[in-house]
Amino acid sequence: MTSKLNLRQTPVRQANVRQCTNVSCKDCSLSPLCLPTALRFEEDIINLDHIIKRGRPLKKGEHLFLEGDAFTSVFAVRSGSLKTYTSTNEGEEQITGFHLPSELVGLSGMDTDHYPVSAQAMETTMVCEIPFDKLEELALEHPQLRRQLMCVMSKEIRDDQQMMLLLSKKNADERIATFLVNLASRFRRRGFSSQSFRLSMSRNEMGNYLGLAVETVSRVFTRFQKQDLIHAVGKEIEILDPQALSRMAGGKARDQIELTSVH
Amino acid sequence: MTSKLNLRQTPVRQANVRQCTNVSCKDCSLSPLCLPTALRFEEDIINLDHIIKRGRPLKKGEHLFLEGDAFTSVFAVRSGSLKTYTSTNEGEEQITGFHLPSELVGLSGMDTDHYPVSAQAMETTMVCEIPFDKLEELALEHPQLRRQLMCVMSKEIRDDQQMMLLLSKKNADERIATFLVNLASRFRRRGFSSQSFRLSMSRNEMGNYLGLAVETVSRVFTRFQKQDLIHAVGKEIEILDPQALSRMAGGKARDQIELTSVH
DNA sequence: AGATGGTAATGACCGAAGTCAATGTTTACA
DNA sequence: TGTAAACATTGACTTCGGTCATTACCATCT
Repeated sequence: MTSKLNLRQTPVRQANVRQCTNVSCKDCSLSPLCLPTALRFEEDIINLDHIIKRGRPLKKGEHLFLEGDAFTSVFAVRSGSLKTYTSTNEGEEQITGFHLPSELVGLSGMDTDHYPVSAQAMETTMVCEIPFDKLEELALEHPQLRRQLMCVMSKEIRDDQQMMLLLSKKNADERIATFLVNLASRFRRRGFSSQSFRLSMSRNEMGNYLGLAVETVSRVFTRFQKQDLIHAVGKEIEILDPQALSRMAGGKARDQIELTSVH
Repeated sequence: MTSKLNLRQTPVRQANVRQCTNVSCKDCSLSPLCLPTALRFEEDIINLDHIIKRGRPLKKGEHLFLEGDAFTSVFAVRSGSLKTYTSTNEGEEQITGFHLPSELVGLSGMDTDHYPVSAQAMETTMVCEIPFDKLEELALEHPQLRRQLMCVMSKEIRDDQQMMLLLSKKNADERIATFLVNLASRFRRRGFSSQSFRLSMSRNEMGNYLGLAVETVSRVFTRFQKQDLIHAVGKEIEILDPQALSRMAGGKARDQIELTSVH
């Protein structure tokens, strides 16, 4: 069917490595987007701090966990980016998500005791590891934190359902437009430019995620450039006409407003 | 892109209707599959009972809630079946799931205060309504119940991701095979035959859900019959060769075993 | 700096599934 | 119980995007 990704590096797991880089949540620039949002008092954030393990950075291609590994922790991306993927019987991989700083990874393993996907670094990446049993303990005393965990999951469900819509109703142009608009708005939330950014994934990974062949991704990119919608040099992307791109993306009006209202 | 469903009946909401049919959770045949699983003591189940509202049955085509409605409750299907769907800008609908007895609907609205999908009865359907604030109160004292809610959500995420895999990697035959195998195994869990059952959705709805045109669904059905994989008369389906169908479905080995081990 | 292997772009061709249209079959409800 | 509307099937034709093949690019790594 679609092409196989064979860039898979030797799967060395890198969880449970406590070391260096002991920035605390309190000082982390991501804390307003991340778990600490749920904790009102400095004291509670310090408690969270104590259970978080900050490992050494993952290098590009290293795995954080593999599909089937025992579920022990959830992870928050601190810097860099991850992808998660499952594989079919025949060994083809299907990327289920790309994860930027402040996003939580691994929660979907909760009810099976095993991660249902593999998580791999797409570039040098730092993560905070949060042992799940400790997180549950902390959540015992913090309804807010409990609620936030549920919220993260319910948001993931909604996003996945939008993805299902994309995969079953949108054509190649609409898929790529949607993808770029979505990335742009995630970058903006994190304080980066939404006009101009660097894609951390290859065309191949993008195609895999969007249900398209690499060649199609390439063709759409060149077409978008001819139409002056974007300007792309390798992985550097500049969005020239966000409104047009948003319109093309179709989907929910909500997302469009989100992108075009601020810049 | 794909065909539009215009069978949408006048959207009359039917939540909050307390009436008749006051079977208690304790006596409900679904309780081992449903929320009460999390509650060990009869007393606690009685508490759950008290917060549940059992409305009058929904008729085919009636809505339980609409996309954008205020999120107030989650619902458990008691009998019949529901579909949930979102719609694109252009008013096309995308079915995001079919829901059988004992399954929970509405949880993905948790973090936005609005349901992100509409839920509609596909046949005469009874549901238990569980006001979310009450459920949260009850969950305060029952870590088990909290855990189960999280589990339901994490299972939904995993299922949605399998659906993404289907939509982006599988061809028409594989999609339909996967769908039938999955339905069969859900029926078996509920004590019904997994060899022979009635589809509650139309070919159109099936196609919509699977990202296929109605015509394709029809053609695959006739092809499967010629190959003696299934026997279909209208909505009545008989699975003649579960192993072959499972093999064709590809996907996770896990699901295949589930279908073929018992019968 | 030069070689090498993964990554990207582009063209030619093909095929699975979509669209359109015509016809047959259920279902619902008056 | 009859009839209209919704649903399902089938065939003919088209199309979008996949596959294959070639060339160009660029990022490491010795």
